[in-house]
Amino acid sequence: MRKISTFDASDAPFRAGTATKARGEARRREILDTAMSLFAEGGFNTVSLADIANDVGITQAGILHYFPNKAALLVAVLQEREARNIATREHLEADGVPPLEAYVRTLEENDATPELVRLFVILSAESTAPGHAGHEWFMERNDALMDGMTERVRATIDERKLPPGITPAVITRWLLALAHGLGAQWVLDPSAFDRAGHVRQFLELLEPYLRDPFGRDDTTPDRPTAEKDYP
Amino acid sequence: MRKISTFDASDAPFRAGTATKARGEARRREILDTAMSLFAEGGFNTVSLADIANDVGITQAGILHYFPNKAALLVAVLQEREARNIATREHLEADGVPPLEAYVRTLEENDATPELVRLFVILSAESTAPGHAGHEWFMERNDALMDGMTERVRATIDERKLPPGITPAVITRWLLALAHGLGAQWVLDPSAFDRAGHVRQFLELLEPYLRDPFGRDDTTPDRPTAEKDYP
DNA sequence: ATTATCTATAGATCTATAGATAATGC
DNA sequence: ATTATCTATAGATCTATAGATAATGC
Repeated sequence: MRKISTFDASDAPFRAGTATKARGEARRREILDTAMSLFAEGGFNTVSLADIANDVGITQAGILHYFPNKAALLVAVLQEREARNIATREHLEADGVPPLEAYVRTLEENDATPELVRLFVILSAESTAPGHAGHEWFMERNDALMDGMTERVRATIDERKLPPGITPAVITRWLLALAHGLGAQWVLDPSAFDRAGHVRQFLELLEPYLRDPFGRDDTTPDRPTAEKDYP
Repeated sequence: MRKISTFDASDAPFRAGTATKARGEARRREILDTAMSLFAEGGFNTVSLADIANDVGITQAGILHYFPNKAALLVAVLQEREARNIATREHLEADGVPPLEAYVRTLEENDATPELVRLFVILSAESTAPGHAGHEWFMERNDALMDGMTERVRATIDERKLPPGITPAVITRWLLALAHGLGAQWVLDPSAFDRAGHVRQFLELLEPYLRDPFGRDDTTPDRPTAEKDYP
């Protein structure tokens, strides 16, 4: 078994039918979507490959044709959804939306799909256990999130205005913790309150410390002048 | 081995040896402690009764002599730890410590036992799933926490000073979400930052809205004048 | 020829029940 | 007599592997 050459259909004379390939891709995506739904409901441990296969309409062994094992399927699901989030945020920022506003809008988008919020709330907690299939992935994600967001906060906040002891890193932790913790409450009852709204209100509390009035004047998307430029 | 006979040694002519009873109580506690440790590590689903029994030094069936089933054991563990937290907080408040300060101190106490934080972080997320053994329990706890804390926040904050849209209920959500979300990050690496400290710093941000300077003057524990008095 | 699926199955677990035995203290 | 445990087991699952068969497109 050779030649995978996953991503370039133009690369070599392929041996298999291209329609077959497309069908395979579609099925793979179908499995990802179904797995995401089920993991979001019950977490990783309580959902079996058979459950997923059943919803897709194939056999449990059929799933293992696309993913080497259950853990790999989980990571693929997480990866895929996270990639969408990152894309959304980068797209917004490319359009000139200030970083923190872009963050809140990403949250808003997620809130439109409670399933998604639930997926991350449940799995990130479950995978706290060192042996869990998603442990490494979430550790890395957390570090990356902290780094990326700290940079954004630093570009937005005027450090000199902050009370002593409060740093951009502290504010970033607050923000991430808030989004996560509100999500944890929210998934229990999405009608109870507005998650993204609560985060937005929290940002209001930070207004005295901003470099320039944030969220007031959307028509003035002048980027904050940070030392480091970011993509 | 002596007489513990928990609370009603005088109540009725008992049929069993009282020392036997005490031994049973001790074993029961031992099971609770062990279960709490293991659930804190791996959550509910990955830990088997056999795992717990093994650590205690008895058989899996032996556990089911004390608890009717695995779900009941979980709830007993949660109940027990929560009761301690509530007791701590009430004790502090009875000593005149202001409500929000008492809350932070309870967090500090929990942080001394990362296992405990982990227990609640993992299980509360895992039990988000409607069928989970701890689902009901966490739903009720969340409501009770929200109610109790909102009352405390209301007694501490001067609502008239708050920016429009921000209510005591919103602040309470922030607080609970913050504690939870920070906990979720913290259990991944307890050395990364100070959880209770971050919550305390957040409370500093609320100072402009307090009825009286909070946390400045510890020697002035005059209770805020709320309409409702609380125990 | 290559990919997509299926059937069958090994090998592990897990929970909860039933019924037996041991230990303890009236 | 009562409580604490144990052994044995039924009945469910679950993951991953092996090998067979069907479908598709060169």
